[in-house]
Amino acid sequence: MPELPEVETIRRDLTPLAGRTITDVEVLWPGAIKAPALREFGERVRGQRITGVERRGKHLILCLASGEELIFHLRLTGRLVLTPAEQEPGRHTRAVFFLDEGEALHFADVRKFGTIHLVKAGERQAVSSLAGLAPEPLSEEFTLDWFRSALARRRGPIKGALLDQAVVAGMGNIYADEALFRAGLRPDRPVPELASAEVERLWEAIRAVLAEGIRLRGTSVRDYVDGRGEPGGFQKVLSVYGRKGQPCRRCGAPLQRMRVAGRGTTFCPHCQR
DNA sequence: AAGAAGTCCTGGGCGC
DNA sequence: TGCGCCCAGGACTTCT
Repeated sequence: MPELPEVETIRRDLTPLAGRTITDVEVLWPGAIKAPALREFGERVRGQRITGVERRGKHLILCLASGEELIFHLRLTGRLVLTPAEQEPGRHTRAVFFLDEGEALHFADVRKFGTIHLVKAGERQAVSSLAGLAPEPLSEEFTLDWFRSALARRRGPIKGALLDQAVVAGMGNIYADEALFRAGLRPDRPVPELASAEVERLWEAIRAVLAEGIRLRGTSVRDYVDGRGEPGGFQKVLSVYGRKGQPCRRCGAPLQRMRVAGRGTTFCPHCQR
């Protein structure tokens, strides 16, 4: 599923869109367009020049010449792939953005959870999943002190805190499990009982797994592909996610699976304490 | 007010 | 081969 490293990979693949014009939009499943109303959406997008491609948390943002922004959230199974304009939409394609120079951007999404918003200049916060987002975890603003203060009001399991976008922007189930393994922490440890050194290890682990995920162009467990339609490489080096019953790469013990904060969670009972 | 539970949605994997 | 059942999960809403 597209988390920060996957969306960042797509962003990098789509940077050539800067300077290009959206000549037409075809919406195949109107439910994907959350705002504004469908007709107005088409009218406001058509003819716009793209000035930049940004990412914030798990959101992919196309900045338009008017100052408006086209904001995509891929949720679980969304894809954004650049194709030749003549490419027929697939079974799960929900919207096609036709571009100049004979190309098109296909938004596909099997489970229909993905969203598209068009917002006016400076109104990013109108998208609820963008309001209250933590600082970017790979930026200098995401300091250890900031992370400590974000955890200070928490009482539940650490895994739940990691999945909260107000604590770690862009974190999802895969990288949360990987970060906890790297930090040697059981996912169900209550936040208040974490020692200072453990929080620091976790802070470091979060940044390390996200950076490694980007370096390997994301994790393709099931649906994810990059902006060119190609799978990523991080699934080859996963320590725990999706490896229930398989031997821990560090100690050889069989990995266990449990439910934490409502999410399937895989961990090593020996290496994670 | 943080956290748990229910909701959305569909394909894939399972048992029989 | 095919049917029904259950699961996966991000983020919003509802309830406690």
